[in-house]
Amino acid sequence: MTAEQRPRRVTSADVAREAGVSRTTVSYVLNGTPHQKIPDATRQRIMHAVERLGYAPSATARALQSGRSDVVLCLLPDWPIGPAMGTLLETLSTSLAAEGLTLYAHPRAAGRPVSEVWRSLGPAAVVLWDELDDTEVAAMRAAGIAVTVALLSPTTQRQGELLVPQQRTGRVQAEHLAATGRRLIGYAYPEDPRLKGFAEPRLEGVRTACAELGLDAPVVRTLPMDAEAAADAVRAWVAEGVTGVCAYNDDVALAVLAGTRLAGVAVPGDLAVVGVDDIPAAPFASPPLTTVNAEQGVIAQYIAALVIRGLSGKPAPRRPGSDTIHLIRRESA
Amino acid sequence: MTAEQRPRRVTSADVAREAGVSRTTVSYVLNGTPHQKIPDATRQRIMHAVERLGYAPSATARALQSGRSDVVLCLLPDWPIGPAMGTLLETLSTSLAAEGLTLYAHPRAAGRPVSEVWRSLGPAAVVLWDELDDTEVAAMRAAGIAVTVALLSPTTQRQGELLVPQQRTGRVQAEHLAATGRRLIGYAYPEDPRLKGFAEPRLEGVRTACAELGLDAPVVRTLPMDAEAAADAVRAWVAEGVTGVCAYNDDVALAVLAGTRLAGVAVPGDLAVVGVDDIPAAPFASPPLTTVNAEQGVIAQYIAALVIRGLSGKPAPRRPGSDTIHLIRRESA
DNA sequence: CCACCTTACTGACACGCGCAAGTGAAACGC
DNA sequence: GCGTTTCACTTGCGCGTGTCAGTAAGGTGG
Repeated sequence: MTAEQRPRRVTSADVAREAGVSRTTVSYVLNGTPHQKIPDATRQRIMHAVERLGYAPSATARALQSGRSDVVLCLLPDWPIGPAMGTLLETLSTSLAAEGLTLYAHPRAAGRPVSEVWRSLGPAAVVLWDELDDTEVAAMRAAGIAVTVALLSPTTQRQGELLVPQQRTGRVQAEHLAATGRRLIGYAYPEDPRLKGFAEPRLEGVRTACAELGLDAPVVRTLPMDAEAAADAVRAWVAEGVTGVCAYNDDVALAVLAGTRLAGVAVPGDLAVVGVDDIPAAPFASPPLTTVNAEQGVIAQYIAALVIRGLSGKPAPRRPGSDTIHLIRRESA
Repeated sequence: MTAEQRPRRVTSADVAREAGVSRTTVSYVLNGTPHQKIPDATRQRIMHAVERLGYAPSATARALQSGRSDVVLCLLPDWPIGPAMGTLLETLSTSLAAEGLTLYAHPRAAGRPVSEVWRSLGPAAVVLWDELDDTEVAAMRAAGIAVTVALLSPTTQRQGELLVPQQRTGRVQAEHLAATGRRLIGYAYPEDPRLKGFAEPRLEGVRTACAELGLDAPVVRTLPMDAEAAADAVRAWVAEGVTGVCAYNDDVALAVLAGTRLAGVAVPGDLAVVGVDDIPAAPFASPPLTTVNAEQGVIAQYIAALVIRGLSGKPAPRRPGSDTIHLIRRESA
């Protein structure tokens, strides 16, 4: 409490003093600098000192000196993150780690400007889900951030931006329903307004698929996360002649399923239901939920490639093929 | 491609030159250093220069100079992260942000030592879920990390470690089943070996609750994520006289529910089922799933308090009360 | 004996920033 | 007219690291 308020950091200078050499020599030994003849005797003396003092180099100073920071920041969206996002982050982290990059995710704090966040970290690249405005991008560039990968930007396709194939998921849902003979399909839109950015392109995919297949436009209905309300929606759909429903995701699909049970509607006989994500609960629904799944691994690796190429100044790789989206056929459709 | 390979960072020196003042004056203006009289004329000259050049201070240099980094690192566990973890991170991020701290989560990359991760960031504090060994803690201290909050460490209660009330969730599950007249209860253990650290204390809570209530020890059964296998487990439980099952979490509980459907066992009549987490799918199960929910918000705020107190050198606040765990009663138990 | 090379190091700078201490000029008190 | 205070700044140091450019000691060739 009195003597040592802060335990003072162990620096490479401490190691040098302990080993009786200069700081430079310590640096050479620890970094294995080539073309530098250091005899094993001193080498071991230094390693011992490192061990004894418990020295760990300062990431901060390293980053400052080298100018680059091997840190990739992922700004998480503010909508609830599920298992799909989890595995995506995991794969992304691993892919980047293979290249010596470290991924950090920031769960957005309520009422805090994004600029403050990336400023306090000084990353080499930023991955995010929302669209961001030009001034923000310019500010990042000025702060030394080389690459920004923005997913899900409906408007312009800027440098290094990627549209995660949301439309495709909608398309696959609709095509499956059409293939099983459904002529009029409904869309179960999520209640949470924060999900709009994701829901809109998926719905768009369903719309265009319907148009191409010569079907009527989908009947969109916002679905409250409540079984009774879902039952009302189901009844309304059936009354309108809807025979198949694409849900925004599996959670919404499960709500629809609960609604069919209350409304006494047979699935898939009277109404087929398709979800998105293949959450762990999907196979255990009654009936087991047919769903569309994007291979998070492939997407993550593509994002990683985008970041790595961007950092080395090379052009972006081409987008992954359409085989990243799979239909998982169970019994609900 | 030829002239400016790297766009060279805009520094405060550039701003100073542009505004015709010294770098220090720029620093004073930007940081609003007190007891420093700067006339509005120069102040605005500087702000204009900042604007024009698009200057953003380097987080790295700031951290190096100030010695502290206002960054809190959360090392995510390697088991699949669900919505519960998501909301916890979100609340934690917000709570820390109120104190000027920024939270970053690192999804663990396969086959990468943890030490490399916190080293590349140099955080002020680390929050993690596993237990960590003494040498690792010592290494962190040497690297200047002030606080480490480890959750879920079954053995020793080290400085600033916290046991998220896992046992309590198990206890609440068991007590509810006992209160509804179940005399012999089963425990549905998760298949994924990575979940052991979480599952064991929950099971322990069930065990002690059974013992205290004068019931037989719970019948533990590992539940594969497969409906047929789950049905086998359900049949076996029923044959043994088990009338209530505590599941590790809602996903497992939903598997049990699917098993009961296949096995023709009535829920909750023949077998009651209680989950943990209250995932979005829980209310839509058939029957709607009774589950136990930890208030992630309260836990997150406690962790945040722990970190903040730790950084300011004050002692840890006392643990949150037992009211963070709630039973959400639906129809499955 | 000196030129020359290798070995094993070290000195000093730069990275971008915050801040303690100083400095010249103007204003003020008596 | 001179000492003192206030104003509006600036000079300079240090944070911990990587690395270029030396440099003294020792060996080799002629």
